[in-house]
Amino acid sequence: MAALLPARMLERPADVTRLARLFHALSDETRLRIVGKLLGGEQCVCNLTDALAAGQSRLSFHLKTLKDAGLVSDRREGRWVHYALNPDVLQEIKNFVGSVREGAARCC
Amino acid sequence: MAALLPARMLERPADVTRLARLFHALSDETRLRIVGKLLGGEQCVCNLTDALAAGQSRLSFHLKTLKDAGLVSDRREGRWVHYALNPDVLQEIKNFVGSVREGAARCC
DNA sequence: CGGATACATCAAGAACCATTGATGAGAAGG
DNA sequence: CCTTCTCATCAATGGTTCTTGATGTATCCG
Repeated sequence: MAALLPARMLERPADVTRLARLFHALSDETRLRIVGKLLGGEQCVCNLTDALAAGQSRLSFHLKTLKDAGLVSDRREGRWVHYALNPDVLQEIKNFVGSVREGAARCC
Repeated sequence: MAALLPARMLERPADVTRLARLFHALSDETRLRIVGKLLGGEQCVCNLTDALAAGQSRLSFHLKTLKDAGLVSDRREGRWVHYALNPDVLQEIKNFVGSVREGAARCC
């Protein structure tokens, strides 16, 4: 018996809200580029400002958006704060999109 | 577009733009609920207005957003226009998220 | 024809989001 | 202490997006 398919989430208001927030976090070019940089391992904000040529408060804003969505976590070390990707939430998104795709392939 | 490693897309401006647009299309609750309804097979707008209790012009707006992003396709049949999910683009998103997740699991 | 139906498009306003520069908070080091 | 460094937060602004009601367009049917 099929477990609860992630696509079922689309019938539950709280899950729809959460999904919308996750996708929103990924819907901005600056944030996607941050994600790209974090694939090289955890980074402090200063690394990212250099690599992305973006102002510090701007990066802080986007990192907060990613963190609030659960896509990244932060870790303080002395003066520096390191950000890293959260694989669990990425897996969750992948599962969701995958199950929607399967549903779509079945019905369309 | 199909890169060897989808995560590589985050290094190419055109791909970042495209991904941002795809995720944006999925970042709205109304649109996610539309996607949920389309899992039941292709639907005309009138079905969706009933099912989602949303105004017609509002649905039209969101369907256009989904269509512009390539997530759905439309098919005219007499007076009706039927919308359906596009599995290919969903697969593409799944691949991308999956490869980011793998990268994250490897590095974090 | 002419009316009705299904949908798209438009225009105006509300709500939301991103950017910028300034200020604040906490840690490290002299 | 005092300063500097890293980062977060705030306030103001401009830009984008969503919603709503009105109008436009194509199709069907009598």
